[in-house]
Amino acid sequence: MPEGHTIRHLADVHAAHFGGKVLQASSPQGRFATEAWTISGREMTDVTARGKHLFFHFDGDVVHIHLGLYGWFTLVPGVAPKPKDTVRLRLQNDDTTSDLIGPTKCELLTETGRHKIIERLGVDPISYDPTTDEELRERKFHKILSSKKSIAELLMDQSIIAGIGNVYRAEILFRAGQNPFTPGRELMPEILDAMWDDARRLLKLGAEDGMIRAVEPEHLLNEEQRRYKYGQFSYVYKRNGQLCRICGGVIESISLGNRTVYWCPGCQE
DNA sequence: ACCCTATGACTAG
DNA sequence: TAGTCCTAGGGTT
Repeated sequence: MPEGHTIRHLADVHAAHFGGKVLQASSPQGRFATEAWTISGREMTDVTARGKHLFFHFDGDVVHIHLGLYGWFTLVPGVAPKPKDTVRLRLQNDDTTSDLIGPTKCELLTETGRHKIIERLGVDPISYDPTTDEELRERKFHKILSSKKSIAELLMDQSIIAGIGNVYRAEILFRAGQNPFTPGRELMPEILDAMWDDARRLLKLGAEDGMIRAVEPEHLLNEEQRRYKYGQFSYVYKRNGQLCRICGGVIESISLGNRTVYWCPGCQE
């Protein structure tokens, strides 16, 4: 579920339902019980996001959430349903209940704690603002362009670019026609610029509804076009063994680090 | 009942 | 590099 687009989408949704309002917090599963008690009955003063990190603000206190590989939120309108016993955090007010399940991180921090987290993150393609983040972007790009690690590894490094995960990595590299195993220092700077612009576009688009849309409509099969608005399609992600939408060659995959890289040898030489 | 997988990331050695 | 943590769904014994 969760790459940067998901987190931004969840931030927006929570801001819409809970922002500026008093809410009740609880932890049916128990592991966030004392912290939930601390924020319960208070106003959610702000919601912020950076990369894959989500922050709920309650004046000086901050709930920091990272969904990890399979954490997610379920929002339900109306009367609060009985929580599953795995619900780490439940937020509710009169008209909405939000249940958090399976996060890798759910903790109570101060503003200082939040800043420490943000400091170790790279540039965020969604919140990037050239007038304030240009120097950071420049520094991180220099790091990429002088590294001997592969561009596939570098794109997933959250201290360089914050928010890209395994799906966007695969799709952005494909869309740039870039081989994943090229060392950063051998990368064409204009290709990196193109991938960055593409990442900004795609993640913002995905953040609108929390869905990854990396395939151009004209590259979908007829059968897929009919359900485009429901489905998640990819050029290469999890399509190993299938035929490339563009060149018809066979999509490959390989384990790199602890994740799987997918690519088309024909289009990404 | 067990085994595997998954859009993540940390720690120990 | 391996092990660990968080959870559910699907497939196989």
